Amino acid sequence: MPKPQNLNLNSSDNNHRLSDDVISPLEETHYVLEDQVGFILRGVSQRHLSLFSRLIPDLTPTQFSALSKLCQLGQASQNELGRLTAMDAATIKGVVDRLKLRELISSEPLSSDLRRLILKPTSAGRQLYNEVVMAAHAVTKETLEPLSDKEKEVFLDLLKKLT
Amino acid sequence: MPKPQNLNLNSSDNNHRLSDDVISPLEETHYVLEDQVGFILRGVSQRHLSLFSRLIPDLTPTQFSALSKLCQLGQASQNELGRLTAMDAATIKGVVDRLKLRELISSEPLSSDLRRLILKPTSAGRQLYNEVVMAAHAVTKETLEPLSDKEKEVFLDLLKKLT
DNA sequence: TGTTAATTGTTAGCATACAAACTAATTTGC
DNA sequence: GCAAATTAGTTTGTATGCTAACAATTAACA
Repeated sequence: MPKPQNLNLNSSDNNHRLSDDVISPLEETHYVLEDQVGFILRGVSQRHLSLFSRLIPDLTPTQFSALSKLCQLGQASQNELGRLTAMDAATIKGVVDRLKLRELISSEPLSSDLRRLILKPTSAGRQLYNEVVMAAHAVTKETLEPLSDKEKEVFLDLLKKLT
Repeated sequence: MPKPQNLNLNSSDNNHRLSDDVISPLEETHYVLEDQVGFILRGVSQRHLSLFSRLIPDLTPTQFSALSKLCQLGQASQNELGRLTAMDAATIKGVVDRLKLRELISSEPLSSDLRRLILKPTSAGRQLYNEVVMAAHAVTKETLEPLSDKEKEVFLDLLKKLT
């Protein structure tokens, strides 16, 4: 009979690293998916996305990011908007295309630099932004709902350090 | 001057909102993108993905999740594997298809339940898993690198609460 | 037994996300 | 003044992730 499996993948009592913890080189490779930050991060992102699409069915998170930035700035070039919303050029292009298709933003070339597209929200875009901005706050609130106020504060501080 | 960070979540000093927080109804709609948990979460996910693909160019995070689970379990049905790796049926199908294409896993119908596909890692799949599992640990480590040990612990605890 | 319900897997469509290759315009460096 | 480098934007390809609709199979139960 093989030794009782003492690997204890879900061990939470790791408060004692004693000699009985001596592990073979092979065991060194133990990988508990559920404990990896990337895996948990993906789960939290899924939950956030689910909340967002329930409370704001008309816009995706990135669409709302772009629209809100544009409404606050008044205007921006496409590339600039991508930088401000942490999207690369290819991604912001797709987002802008879909917002333009729905006539929530408009674009025109900048005469002084013909490479640039100057984007502005349309009145419909500004109206939609004003209509959903409270719901956007609610998304943030509901996402953080499992935490106490103090925990929320600490969590956001730590999360920002990981960007 | 900002308060020094206090990681003690049980602290009774729940620094209350002061009178300078009183805001007008119009200001109520203030939306600071950079302070929204969803936006920061996306940034952290981007950084994690970047680290992952640098340290493990051969597999995506979801592919590695599926492969690792399968290597640890020995076998699983496709739907079951999806549940264990937090992917819905459509998503796990795409991941499994790509792993099968590269012959890292194999599938065969289960005779006792013709709806199910039994998935197993191939020897190449197991070998690749063993080769990259240490790098996977390094991804987690590097992702959390900006935090102190204590902060890592607190952060993961809070993150798990948000799943 | 026979109808219904649940599960499994597939397909299609939309939206991110990134890399790479590309065009075009602008700025620089000599 | 002109070539080179940089910047802006587009396009393509791959991968992820969701929803929704669907077929096939199995399980539940009246």
